[in-house]
Amino acid sequence: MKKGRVTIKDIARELNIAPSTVSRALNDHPAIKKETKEAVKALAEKLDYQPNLLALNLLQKKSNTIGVIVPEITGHFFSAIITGVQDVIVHSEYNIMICLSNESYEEELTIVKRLSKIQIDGVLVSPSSETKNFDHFKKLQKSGIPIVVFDRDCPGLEADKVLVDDYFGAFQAVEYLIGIGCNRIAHLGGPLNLSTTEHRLQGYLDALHKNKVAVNDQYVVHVSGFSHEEVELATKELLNNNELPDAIFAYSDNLAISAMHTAKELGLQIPGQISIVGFDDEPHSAFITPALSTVWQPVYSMGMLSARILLSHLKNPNTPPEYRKEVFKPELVIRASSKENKLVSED
Amino acid sequence: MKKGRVTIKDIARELNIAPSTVSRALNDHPAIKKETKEAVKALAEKLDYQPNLLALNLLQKKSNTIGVIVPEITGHFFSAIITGVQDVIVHSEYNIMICLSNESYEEELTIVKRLSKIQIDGVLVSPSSETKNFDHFKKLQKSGIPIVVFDRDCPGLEADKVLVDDYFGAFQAVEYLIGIGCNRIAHLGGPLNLSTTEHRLQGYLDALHKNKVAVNDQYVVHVSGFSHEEVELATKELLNNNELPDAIFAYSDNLAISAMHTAKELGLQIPGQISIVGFDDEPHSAFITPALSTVWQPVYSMGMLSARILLSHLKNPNTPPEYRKEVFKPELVIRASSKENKLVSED
DNA sequence: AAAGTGCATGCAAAGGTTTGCATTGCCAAA
DNA sequence: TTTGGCAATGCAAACCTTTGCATGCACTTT
Repeated sequence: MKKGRVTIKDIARELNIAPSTVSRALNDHPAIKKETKEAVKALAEKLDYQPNLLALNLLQKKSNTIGVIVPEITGHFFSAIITGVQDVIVHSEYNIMICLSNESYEEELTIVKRLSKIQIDGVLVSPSSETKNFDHFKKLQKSGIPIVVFDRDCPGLEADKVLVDDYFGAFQAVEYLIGIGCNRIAHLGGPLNLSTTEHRLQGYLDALHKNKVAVNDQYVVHVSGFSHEEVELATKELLNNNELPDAIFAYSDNLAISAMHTAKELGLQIPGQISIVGFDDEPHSAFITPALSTVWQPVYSMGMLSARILLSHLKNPNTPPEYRKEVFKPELVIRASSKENKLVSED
Repeated sequence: MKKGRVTIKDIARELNIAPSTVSRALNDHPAIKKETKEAVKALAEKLDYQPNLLALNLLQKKSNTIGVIVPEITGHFFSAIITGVQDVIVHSEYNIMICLSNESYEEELTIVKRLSKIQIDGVLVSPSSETKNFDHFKKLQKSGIPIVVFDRDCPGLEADKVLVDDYFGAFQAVEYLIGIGCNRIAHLGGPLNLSTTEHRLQGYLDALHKNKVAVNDQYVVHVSGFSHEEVELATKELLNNNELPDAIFAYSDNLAISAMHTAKELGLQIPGQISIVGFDDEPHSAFITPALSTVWQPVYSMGMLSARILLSHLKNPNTPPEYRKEVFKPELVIRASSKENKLVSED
């Protein structure tokens, strides 16, 4: 018995053969005699030999690990994406390292440095809401690490992208609100540098334009973070307009729910006086009262696809930089927080 | 310019000194002359030298990574714990690898094998609801890997534990229900092998005993998984009793919300006809209607403490096996889903 | 001048595995 | 018998860093 764990050398010594032969036998190298292979494998089994991946990593200059950078995981959205990623990666030889930026650019930088140090093999990323500059990701790419961006786009970064057609989702939602008779539709927008914020805003604006509903600047407010206080403040700003909006299209379900709460506190009837539509379709959105109308996104599938794309790059490291861009279609889900009751009070 | 990334040898060659000197200079070894250190550091900076952690891992026989095994992350509970863990670990030199068992014993085994292969340095674990046998964790410990168990206990496993006083929480909740006049209190219990299930059940039973409320076996049902269908079925079983319960104490908020939904579908008034109390205080529980009474747990702190305990073991690897057991006190949060309206209908 | 002291640095091994090339032994063809 | 070829295995380098011990040098002390 030796001290530490069993190595390939231990097996070699025991069998009076060279370590290289053991290695080849274990890996079913064709130049090794059948009996040798069997003997080696039997002894390896008996000694409970575990290959030392650390040594392999050094040799191959790769960590067999992929990093996933997300802003947070306490909401359903990113945790569901991660679950999708995990369910794909778990069937590969890769390990997965989840990193939280906490919506902070600084922390995102630190994470990227760390991942680069441990020689990460690939990265899945959804940038923080503070991130405007993507040079840290470009630097990763330059050192040969493939990157797949999901949900929140990084404009100017050439990489694989798995996105949602936020514009389409927002357009649908707002056109639906117009269709049920709303004409003072406010938008509670997300943090301004996010691509998702921008696209949802644009969808909102275009839906208004197309349907000849006047755009009122006072009906558009953006939060810069996701804390309850901030959202409450922004909502009050919307609701303190001299002309009360008759609908709020919110950037996300969480914003919508916060807004709903605030509206209730101000004594407003939902959807009687004001309709509310969110975005994300978080599971609990169906359970609040009134149940929240929202825009559903195929989160789990997005996670799986992102992971698959990254894996395919890792299998073929020499492929030219031909990036995929996959855009999922979201779907409007109508529930009780919005209601066709304005047509009457219209005229 | 060389091909790959800059190594310590490149710096040594450039400066006509030995690699070992470079290493020592970079690590501020006292035996190195000041000027040498400065020269080395300057060049390292200029060449953007990144130490190769893979080589270090091999040398030290450790991966500088700790594993976190959780059953799922789509709920708030585990994702908040993980956030706490992460916020502590991020300030250490360790990386963190999050693994999802999906409440499956099989997958948990696979994860443990994987972690062992990559020479993980320490593990934080909350076992799956299927896990009855903890030998896989014991095996890890035998190979010198410290384990900290959190939330869900592993009875028979000697390790550090960061738990919640589930018994106390359940006792408080049920005694409160009795206090507001309920005397047909049902329990919608969790999966049977979980320590949390057991302790919450015991708290429920003892609260009834202490207050001389009759225990009715038909009022206790356990789910074996957390799918909505299963919970619905279990709830219906409870509500189909010839004597309708006047309260349900549920194992978790998610179960409570599912049950609430089912009860509503059956036309029951909450809390008019039946009070409901959950466990966990998920953030959305405050937003559903009626807002859910529940038992709050200091999740984020639990995550942080678990991580700190593990780190302290990693700093002092030679400490004797003296395990800590930290038990957090949960707190009853009373909201609208339970109401003091039974005293009238009592007599 | 010889011996002693201490500082600054170099040498080489170690960690476990893979892999290109070399080597050995054996049999068949010339 | 020599040569060629093949099958099976061994050798040694490589991946990069750290670290115990040795070395070299200059200066002080006797």
